[in-house]
Amino acid sequence: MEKSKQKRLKVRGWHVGSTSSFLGLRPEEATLVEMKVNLSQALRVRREDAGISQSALAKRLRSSQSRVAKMEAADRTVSIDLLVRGLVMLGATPRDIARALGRETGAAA
Amino acid sequence: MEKSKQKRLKVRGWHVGSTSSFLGLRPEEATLVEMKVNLSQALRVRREDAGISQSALAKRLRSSQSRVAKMEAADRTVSIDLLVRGLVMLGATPRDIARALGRETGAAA
DNA sequence: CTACTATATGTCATTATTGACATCGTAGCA
DNA sequence: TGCTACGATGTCAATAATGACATATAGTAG
Repeated sequence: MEKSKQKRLKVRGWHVGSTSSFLGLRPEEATLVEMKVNLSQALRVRREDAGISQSALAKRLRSSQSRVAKMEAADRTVSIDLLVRGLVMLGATPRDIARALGRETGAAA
Repeated sequence: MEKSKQKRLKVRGWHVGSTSSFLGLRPEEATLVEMKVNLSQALRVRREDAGISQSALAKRLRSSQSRVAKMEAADRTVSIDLLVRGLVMLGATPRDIARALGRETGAAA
């Protein structure tokens, strides 16, 4: 457990407990989920740093508040594309996104 | 054989000449295209380094040769998700993908 | 309490992505 | 020459992602 930057994730629809180690979750899939979670966290941090609501970001993205909420929850129905688009709309550069992507996810080293 | 690293890109469907600077291509969209192109290049390099054909990769991805060709051509109908999945299937780690994503495209400064 | 704001979650019609297929060009080889 | 493998590109039915909507919960004022 940790709390430095919090890791309380639910990852809706994918049912990940401690990242991977779940029946039917191939290592490749675990990697993909991990990246999505990293991006979704980066999105939330950026949005909050920007001081805007989910609704406000949704407007910029021509999307809806509910979808932004799902994005930040790393819902299985949101694509990496959408997360990246959201980050870019919040001013993230490819470099910023790369940094978020590669972030280590606490789990086993 | 091949000629190692090249940049002869067409970017089907998006009609990018020198990355951005094209009417109707917003800076955010240019950023997205740039990232897709970077990923598609990384995919081709990885596949060739692995010494397998597009068909062989397609099989691993449960996709088709034609789609892999489009992936490597950064076709507008291929998602970042698909490119990332392809890279992961070729053994790329989130870190590898992050490196490819942030790569500078050299173009105009 | 009510009212308002922000966020979460389920559903669904519309839209975008995908795999599969056909076809074409090229290169190597016998 | 034909034959084979590899790759590129167009099309399209099937599938997946998306935006919009309804609704729910929690916090904060008044």
